Amino acid sequence: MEEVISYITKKLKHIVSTNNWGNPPIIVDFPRDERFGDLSSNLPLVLAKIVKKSPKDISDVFIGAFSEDDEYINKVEFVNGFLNFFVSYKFLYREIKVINEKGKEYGRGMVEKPLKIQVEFVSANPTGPLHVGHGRHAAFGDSLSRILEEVGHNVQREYYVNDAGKQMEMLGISIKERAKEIVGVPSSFPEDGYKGEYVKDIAREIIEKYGREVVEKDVDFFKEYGLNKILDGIKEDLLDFGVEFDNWFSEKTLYDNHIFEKVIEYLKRKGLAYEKDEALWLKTTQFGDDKDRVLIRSNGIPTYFAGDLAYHYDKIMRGFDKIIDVWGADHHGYVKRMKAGIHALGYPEEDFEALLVQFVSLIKEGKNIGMSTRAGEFVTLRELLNEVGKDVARFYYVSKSADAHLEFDLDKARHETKDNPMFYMQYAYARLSSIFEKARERNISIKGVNPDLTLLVHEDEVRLMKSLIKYPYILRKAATHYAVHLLINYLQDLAFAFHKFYTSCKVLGDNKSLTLARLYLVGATKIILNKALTLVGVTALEKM
RNA sequence: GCGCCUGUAGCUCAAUAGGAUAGAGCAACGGACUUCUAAUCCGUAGGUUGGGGGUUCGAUUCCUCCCGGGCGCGCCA
Repeated sequence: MEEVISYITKKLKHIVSTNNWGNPPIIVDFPRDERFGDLSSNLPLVLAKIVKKSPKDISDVFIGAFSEDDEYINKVEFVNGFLNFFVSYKFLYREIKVINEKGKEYGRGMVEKPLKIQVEFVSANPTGPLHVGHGRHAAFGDSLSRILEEVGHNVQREYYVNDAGKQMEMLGISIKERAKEIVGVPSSFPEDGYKGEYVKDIAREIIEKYGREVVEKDVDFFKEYGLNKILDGIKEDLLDFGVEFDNWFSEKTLYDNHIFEKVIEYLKRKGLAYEKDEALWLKTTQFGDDKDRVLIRSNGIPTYFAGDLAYHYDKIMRGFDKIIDVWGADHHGYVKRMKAGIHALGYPEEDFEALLVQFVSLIKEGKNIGMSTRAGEFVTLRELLNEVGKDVARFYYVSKSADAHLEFDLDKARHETKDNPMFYMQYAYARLSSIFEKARERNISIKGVNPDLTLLVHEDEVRLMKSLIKYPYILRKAATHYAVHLLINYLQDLAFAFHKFYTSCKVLGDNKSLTLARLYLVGATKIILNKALTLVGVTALEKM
C-alpha cells in the first residue's frame, strides 16, 4: 500500500506544481471509515484557502488527472472536501501474489538507511525477582526490538546489571542477617533491608549448601551468592517470557576496566567538570539541564549518575547510530540530565532516546497494591506467567500505548483469561491452519500454481486483501514512532477481516479455481498474521 | 510551587501525530452451526471525549485556565 500512497502523493504534487498552487503539505492516509475509500487526502480543504477556490473546483482538477484504467486507482471521489481514492483490484491481486512469493521476507528490511541500534531495557536491579512492573518493560522493549529489526535495523538488546552499587551491599547484608536468624545467632536485620521472602529462601539455601558456620563469612560472600542466584532467576523468567538479551552489561566492569576514570578524565580535560564543596560537578547546565550535577561526592564515592554516564560512554564507544533506553516513568526527571551528559560526551543528543514506560498499577482483591522490591510487596512476573501464560501477558502489556498507565487486575486477568482478546487472533491463525490441514488431506496445494485471483470479488475477500496490504505501512509506523501497540490494533483488524471471510466464504469448495484462489488468499493471511503475532511476542498456534 | 504522563461507553483500552457519523473487547439483550475449529459471525443498547475558554474550514488530538489520578523534582539508586 505504501507504493500506492507514494504514487498518489507524487501525482498530487505534480498537479499542485503545474497549477502554481504553492507548497502545501500533501498527506495521503487511511480514512477512518471504509466508505471514504481506501486512501484519502485533505488536499482540497488545505488548498481552498491558499488558492481561493472552492474545494470542489480544486478536487475536480485532481480527479481529472486519474484515468479510468489507472494502474492503482479504480475510482476517485470528492466527499466533504476530501479526495477519496479506491484502490484497484488489480493492485490488490498483485500485492497478494507478492506476499505469497516473498513469504516471511515480505515487508522486511524496508527502511532506507539501516542503523545500528541498541535497545536497553528492563535493567532491574538484581536485588529481587522481576515483578509485573518489569514485565511491561520486558514486553515493550522486546517487541520494539523485534519491530526495529524487522524493518531492517541491526538491533542489540542489552540489560544493564547494577551489580556495583550500595543496593547490592544491602542485599548481601539482608541475606546474611536472615541466615543468622535461621541458625539462631544474634542478628540485626537492617531497617531498610530487603524484606522479601526470597531473601530468606536464599539464606536457607546457602545454609543447606555450606553448613551453619557459613554465617561467619563476610558480606561479600552472601552478596555474590545472592546476585548470581537472583540473576539466574531473572534470566529464566525472561526466557520463559520470550525475551532474550544479546548482552548483559555488568556495572562492575566500568570500574574494573577503568572506563569510569577515563570518562571523568575526559570531562575534566574538556573543562566540563569542576570542583566545588569538595565534590566534582558536571556542567550539565551548559547543555540545557536545570542545574549542574554531582559526579563524585565529597566523600569520594561516585554518584549513580556518574556511573550511568560512564556506561553510556561505553555504549557510544561501541559505535551505535542510535541508543534507546527504556526507562520507568519515575525516571523522567533524569532524562534532561542524561541528555546533557550525553551531549557533554560529544554524542549527538538526537541519537539518544529515552523512552518512558508508564507505571503498572496492580489490583489484587479489588485493592491497589504497591510494588516495592525493598518492602517485599510485589507480584512477580513468574506468578503472572503461571496465572495467565506468556501470550496473554505479553499481549496485554503491549496493547496499551507505553505512555498510558496500565491497570493490571490480577483477579480479572485470571478469570478472563479465556475471554482475552488475544485468543481472537490466535484463533484466526488456528482456523486458517486448519484449512491448510484439510487441504493437505484432499491433496490441494497452492505450491507452484498460479491461481486466478480475479475470482476474489466477494466483499469479505476484498476486505481481507485490503487489510493484508496495510501491514508494511503499519510496521513502518510502529517503528518510526516506537509504538508497539499499533501492531495490536492492526492484528485486531486483520483477525476480524479473516473471521468475517471465514464465515462467508468457504475456502475448500466444489469450484476448483475458486478454491485455489481462496487458499492462496488464506496463505497470504497466514504469512502476515504469523509475522504480526511474532512481533508482539504472541505464539502463532496451529491448533487450539 | 515546578516538571513529565494521564482523564474517552458500566469496566479495560483504541482512534492511523489536526480530519469526515469517536471505535473494539468484556459485561447486558436478541439472532446464526448437518457445512474448512461457534474461542466465530450478525444485530440491539450503551458517549456533552473531566469542565470552561481559545486557535482552525474542522479539535478526543494544539494553546490556556480550572478539577481529578499517577510519577518525579537529592552529594538516593
